[in-house]
Order: sequence, then structure tokens, then C-alpha cells
Amino acid sequence: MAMKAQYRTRHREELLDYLRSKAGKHITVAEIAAHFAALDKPIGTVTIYRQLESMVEEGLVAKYNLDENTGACFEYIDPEHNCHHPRCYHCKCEKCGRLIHLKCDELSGIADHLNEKHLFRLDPKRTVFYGVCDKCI
Amino acid sequence: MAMKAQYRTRHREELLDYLRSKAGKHITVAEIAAHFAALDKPIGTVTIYRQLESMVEEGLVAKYNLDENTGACFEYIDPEHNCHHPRCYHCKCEKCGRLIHLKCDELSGIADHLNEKHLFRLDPKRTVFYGVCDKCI
DNA sequence: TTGCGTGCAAAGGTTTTGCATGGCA
DNA sequence: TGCCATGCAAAACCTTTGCACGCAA
Repeated sequence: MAMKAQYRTRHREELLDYLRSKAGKHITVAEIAAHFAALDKPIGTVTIYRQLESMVEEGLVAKYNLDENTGACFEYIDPEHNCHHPRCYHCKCEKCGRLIHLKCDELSGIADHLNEKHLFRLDPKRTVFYGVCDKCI
Repeated sequence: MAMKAQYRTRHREELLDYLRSKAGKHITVAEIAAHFAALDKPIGTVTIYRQLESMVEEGLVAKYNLDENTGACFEYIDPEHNCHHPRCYHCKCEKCGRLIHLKCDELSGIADHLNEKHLFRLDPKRTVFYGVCDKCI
């Protein structure tokens, strides 16, 4: 189902700009739709879903299923921050929503451990540690 | 919304028995309904939802929102083994969708590491490792 | 021109709610 | 008897799909 985008359309650029401006924060389809509706530049919900799907496929955006009823959350992935660094991990604070980027050798060890002992190839890009950060304890 | 159960009904006991027999495994509402339907002792979906809600409130059952389209997963929490403490981890295969349950002391260490070195209190119940399982490599 | 992008409507799925009936204490 | 539990139907939601039209290349 997932397909990469092939055309550079106005809606796609507007969506990417908005997602970039919210980098490091989760956002839902409803919130995106509300944002553009408020600007009198509405984007159809279907288009948002399809563009987000493409962006996930392209690695520009991460998709998370966090809330039970709110729907899926999306988040722009800053290419400089992590995309190509298999040693960068993410911690997400469940209270303040802050996203923490960690480069830590000890954490990197879990990927090796999972691979060797449990035969599981970890995908750090997709994996997020949930919990509570120091400022919110 | 969440309310603790107050009556000890037949359906509640049957549900608990079944969940206990599946302790350590994830199960969906649809699977539960199918199980009891196959036994010619059907339980209405609504009842399953409401009983599970109560059990989550009582701490008997954990609820996960993993799959995007399959619906929520539930899991009986053995009170003696206290399975919801930081020793149970989940790996989700991005290819086949399989959910793998891990009890691993080495993985448990990452919770301590995050807490001590990065001041981050990991919540294992919410954290899912994404990657590719051995059967799909 | 070709084929993808868009949006409306409608479908598909999970979860919740209203209301009348049945069951526990 | 007094509530709570159950279940049917229907609603509420999120998400996907079919189809016609618009737009990028």
C-alpha cells in the first residue's frame, strides 16, 4: 500500500513545512487538518493520510500509535539528528512530550544483544523509549 | 469512565479464567469473542470491552495499543510474578507483525541505565522495540 | 499527454453509548 | 429490592478505498 511520493505538489510542501516546524513533537491528523483549516488553506483529511503514508515510507516522518482513542501520531524526523546514525536513540517523555535524543554506547549494546541472543534486528529509527524525563519526575 | 467491577458474575469469571490461561500472551477482543463463540458460550463484545476496562482499572490486565488496525491488545498480569515490573519487554516485527515477548535481565538493565545515567524513568509497558524478527530476515 | 495527487462520498473496522432486560448480593 | 451486568442496536471515531477530476512533469 505504501508508496513514495513522485510529484512535488503544493500540499506536500505545505505539509512538510508544517511538520518541520513541529519537529520533535507529535502531531495527529486531526491537528494537522485543524491547522490548515484555520489558515483558510484546508487540506483534505484523505490527502493528509496519504501524504503522511508516503513520508513514512520515505523516512521523513515517523508514525507512532500512542494514544488509545486520539488516533496515530506523526513526527518529523530531522535528518541531521538521527536518520543515518544507528546509534542514536529516542526517549519520549509521557508528561511534557519532550523528545530526547541520546547517543549512548551502552544503549547501542541492546541492538547487538537483541540481534545475537534473541535473533531480532532492532530498528532504532522506529523505536522510542517511553517514560518520564528528569524535569517531570 | 473506568469503573471497578462490583459483582462476581459468570462472564467475569470465565473471562478471567481464559485470560489467566493466556498469561504472558497478548490477546485482542476479537480473539476473546471468537474463543467463547467456538465453545457455544458466547460473550457479547460489549461485555468483553467493559469487563476488560474494569480489569485494567483493577490492575489485573494490561492494555497495549500496538497494531494500527487490529485493535488493542490485552494481557493478564500475574499478581505473583508481577509481570508489569521492568522485566517484560516487547519486540514487534515490522514485516510479519508478530509481537514477541521477552523476559530478559540484560534488557532490564537498560531501565536502570536510563534512570541512572540519563535521568529517564523508562516505562516498559509502553515501550516497544521495532525491528525484524528471525523468521522474516 | 501521462500518470500521480486530490477530495468527496462511502465503506471498513474498532470502540463507545442508550436503553431495556436479566442477574448478583 | 436495589444496583450492577449484559446485550442489542446504533452511534462515534479513525482510517481506507472507489472514483472522477485536477495538476505536475
